[in-house]
Amino acid sequence: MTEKEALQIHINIGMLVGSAHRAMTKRFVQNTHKMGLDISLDQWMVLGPIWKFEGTSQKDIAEFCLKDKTSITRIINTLEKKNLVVRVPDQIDHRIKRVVLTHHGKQLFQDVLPVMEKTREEVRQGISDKEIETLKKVLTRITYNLENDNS
Amino acid sequence: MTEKEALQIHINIGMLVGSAHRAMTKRFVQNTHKMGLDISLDQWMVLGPIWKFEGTSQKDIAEFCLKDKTSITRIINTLEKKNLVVRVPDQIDHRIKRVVLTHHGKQLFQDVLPVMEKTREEVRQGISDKEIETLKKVLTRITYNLENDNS
DNA sequence: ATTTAATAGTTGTACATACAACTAATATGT
DNA sequence: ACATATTAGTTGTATGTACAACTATTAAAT
Repeated sequence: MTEKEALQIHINIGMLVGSAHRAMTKRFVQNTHKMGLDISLDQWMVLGPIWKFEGTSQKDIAEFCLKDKTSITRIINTLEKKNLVVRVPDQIDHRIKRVVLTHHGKQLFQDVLPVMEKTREEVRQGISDKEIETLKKVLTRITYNLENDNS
Repeated sequence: MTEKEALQIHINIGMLVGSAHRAMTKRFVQNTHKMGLDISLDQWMVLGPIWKFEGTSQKDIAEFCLKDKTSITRIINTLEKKNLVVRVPDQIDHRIKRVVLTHHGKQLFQDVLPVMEKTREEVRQGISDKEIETLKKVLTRITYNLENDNS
């Protein structure tokens, strides 16, 4: 069976979403490696809100990324090991840890931006803006359908 | 488009695909558990071609599922531990292992089918057939764009 | 004010994925 | 025929995810 035939048999949405997800993740990492950078798509996704909202809590990062809090804990462990971020305990609420970018983290963020742009273009080849809009709308709806208990 | 807008869009597609994938995986497992069944979405995806093409090789399963061969090795390890499948070395080509369902595996497959259908309905709530078609088309295209070397 | 709830984050376990390196078996080139 | 390449599958390592159980801290209830 050729790869293309396998693709066509993929009428199942779960499989299609999974395959697209794996493919995007893989390509992003490949592209960063080509540029001599070392960061995964998930690490990049977590870096986003840390960049955008200086000193966010891990809880807010989890909500922004739509990821589990345990995933966030482990990704931030990795980012800390790489000296890209640091955890700063909140002075008022001692449960909260505020995550901030290091200088190295800020530098990497800037370096990855063009790689992200390149990957985005590769992903979108042959797909219209209208189709992308529908894709985003439908994926949002699917997540919404399942996040809450709408059984 | 500014760099910031581009960033948003890319993060959004990556995040949305990832979130939808996680949500679907999660709900499928929850639904199987509710029925007293024990199988993950990935295990189910691998079971598909084993059911459909009696005695497929692991390589063909990998192509059908668009998964890495190492993933297939490990998922089949799990399925074998659960006594759902067995590996049978090919009599002619000793490199190939043919994977076949056990009686227990066939039984589970039948039991999971309605759970699959229920999950599919939950996923598709409030989404039109036309939107589903676009979703499938776009996801297939994204995977196609990235599986091959269209850089 | 003291008990009880909820919240933020971590850890253990099981599973899934990618990559690289590896074994064993078959195919190919000359 | 023999050396080399290719193929099928496995293993080691690192990362990411879900769930449950856990600690520590703050909020709420009465």
